[in-house]
Amino acid sequence: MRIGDLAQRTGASVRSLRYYEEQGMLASQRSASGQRHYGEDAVCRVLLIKQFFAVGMTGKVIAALLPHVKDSGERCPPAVLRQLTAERDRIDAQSDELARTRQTLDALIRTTEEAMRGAPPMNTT
Amino acid sequence: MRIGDLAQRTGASVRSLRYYEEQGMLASQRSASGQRHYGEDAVCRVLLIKQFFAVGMTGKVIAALLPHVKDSGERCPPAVLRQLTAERDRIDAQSDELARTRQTLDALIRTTEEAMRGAPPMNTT
DNA sequence: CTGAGACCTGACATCCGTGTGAGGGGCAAG
DNA sequence: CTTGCCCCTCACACGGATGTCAGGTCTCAG
Repeated sequence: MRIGDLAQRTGASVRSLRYYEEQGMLASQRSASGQRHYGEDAVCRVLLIKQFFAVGMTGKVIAALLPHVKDSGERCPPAVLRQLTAERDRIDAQSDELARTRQTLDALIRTTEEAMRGAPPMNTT
Repeated sequence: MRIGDLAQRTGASVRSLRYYEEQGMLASQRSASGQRHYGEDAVCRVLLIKQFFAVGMTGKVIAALLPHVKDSGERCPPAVLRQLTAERDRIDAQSDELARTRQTLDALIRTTEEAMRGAPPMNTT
């Protein structure tokens, strides 16, 4: 599979895929002429990378963790384990924050909607 | 209260406070000489701003929402209401993502810890 | 073989929140 | 008045992920 296909199948841009490789998160087989080729597993890998990015992990962190994700069951150096738990804790904190903020927004939305039931249309679109 | 005090009480940097003002998220009374002065309420406001930032909202969005947060119960233009709900949905999605990722990490951590119980010390610190 | 389209590298551009430094003014205590 | 500290504005820098452009090469269908 070439980079364009991988991009299409993962929803990542070609640029991003190259960036992932540059940062050591994603490997590729290079053809004689230097073109990147990927196996099926690359799809999952990229999706995982995207997932990690989506929860606010940084490229460096992901690059550090990913090798140990793939061959799971293998030994994980203590430093990596620490980072792993650090990220998990960060995620927990983030979850709490999200929950709190969700409540704030929700209250606000409810108030507004109630107010709107009283005097519906308004020209301030 | 002057900007330094506010910074200290909220944990935001002076720089950030000025930035918040510049982006229309935070107002200040200016003394004749141009120095910023804040009331007690500014503390809550800044904390709220920080909270919003912490869940990934962008400055523009926050600036758009905040005015309606303060005088809650007031009319909220439909556009703002839409943004409000959009943000809430985004937060919900983000929460799911976090939960999924948390599981991934957790599984990884558990596997590693179990592996470590088998053959403890390792020199790859 | 040829041409279209996908790919390569390298570099510069963007956005966003923040840091930082320069150069200057305000204000209160001694 | 002076000293020391806080404040002001302006402006440039950064980091991270991505976009985009330029100039060149590869691949495959026709």
